[in-house]
Amino acid sequence: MTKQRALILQIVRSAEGHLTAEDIFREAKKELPGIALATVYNSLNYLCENGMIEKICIKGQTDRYDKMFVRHDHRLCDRCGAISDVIIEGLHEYIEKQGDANILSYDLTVHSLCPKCRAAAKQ
Amino acid sequence: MTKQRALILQIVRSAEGHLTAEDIFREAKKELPGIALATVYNSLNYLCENGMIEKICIKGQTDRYDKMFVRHDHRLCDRCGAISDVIIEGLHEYIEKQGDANILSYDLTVHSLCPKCRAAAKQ
DNA sequence: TAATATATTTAGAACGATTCTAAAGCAGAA
DNA sequence: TTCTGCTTTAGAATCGTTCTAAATATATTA
Repeated sequence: MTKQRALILQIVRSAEGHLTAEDIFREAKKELPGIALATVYNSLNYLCENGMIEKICIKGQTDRYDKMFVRHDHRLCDRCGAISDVIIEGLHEYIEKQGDANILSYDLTVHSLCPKCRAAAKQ
Repeated sequence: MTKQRALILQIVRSAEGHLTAEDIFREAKKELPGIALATVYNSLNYLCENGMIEKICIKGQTDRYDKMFVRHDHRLCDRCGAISDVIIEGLHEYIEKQGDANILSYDLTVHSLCPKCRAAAKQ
């Protein structure tokens, strides 16, 4: 765990939302001005492989990174693009029962409207 | 619906598996040797927007395209990378009930081992 | 401590997938 | 026909990400 990796982990963990590699790079340079973008990618891959953070991949969007405290999925607002976390209880078992008994894991993105956009759409 | 678009739709519809743009380009050139890769991408986008085919996006992989007969999700073999279709009855309602009452749609990729790899893993 | 081996970082080039651009072509409407 | 507006083509450009090679840092052994 080098100081670059520690910094990047801390940035992801303390972030409000879900950051892109570029966001993290920009943030990291404030602390370590000489850090290279490649190091950000290397570190993010390292942290993912070691289960310390999670990569979020959404159709047509740049990948983002998320702290990994509890297993959860993501909700994408189809209107404004906001990404939020969503927990769906018992989904693993449900998929196992209804779709594939041998499931190892799953990636889910739920599309909906965030409260703000839902309100706006009602006007 | 130009002859290029019709050809590309037919290629996607008659394909065994799930093709990448490059696969489709290669196939299309057999019929229309002068077709451009950009046309393949344009046509695929057009066909997607009009609900005639579907784009499959899986973490870290090139996008693929799928005929759209019934609503279904995809299963990725974590060992050999094979992609197959999976139907999970009542999933929309399940997510609505357990996770988000305002769901519009969802993208799901189930990770598992295909029968071949499951057999091989048992050895 | 010095010498060696291993891993990480840096900087920038390279890459792959996809989109953009500008020119040319085509189809339908006036 | 001529005009208008899509579509196609070819190739350049773009974006996000990975690779490369050299430099640096860290750990290991003598």
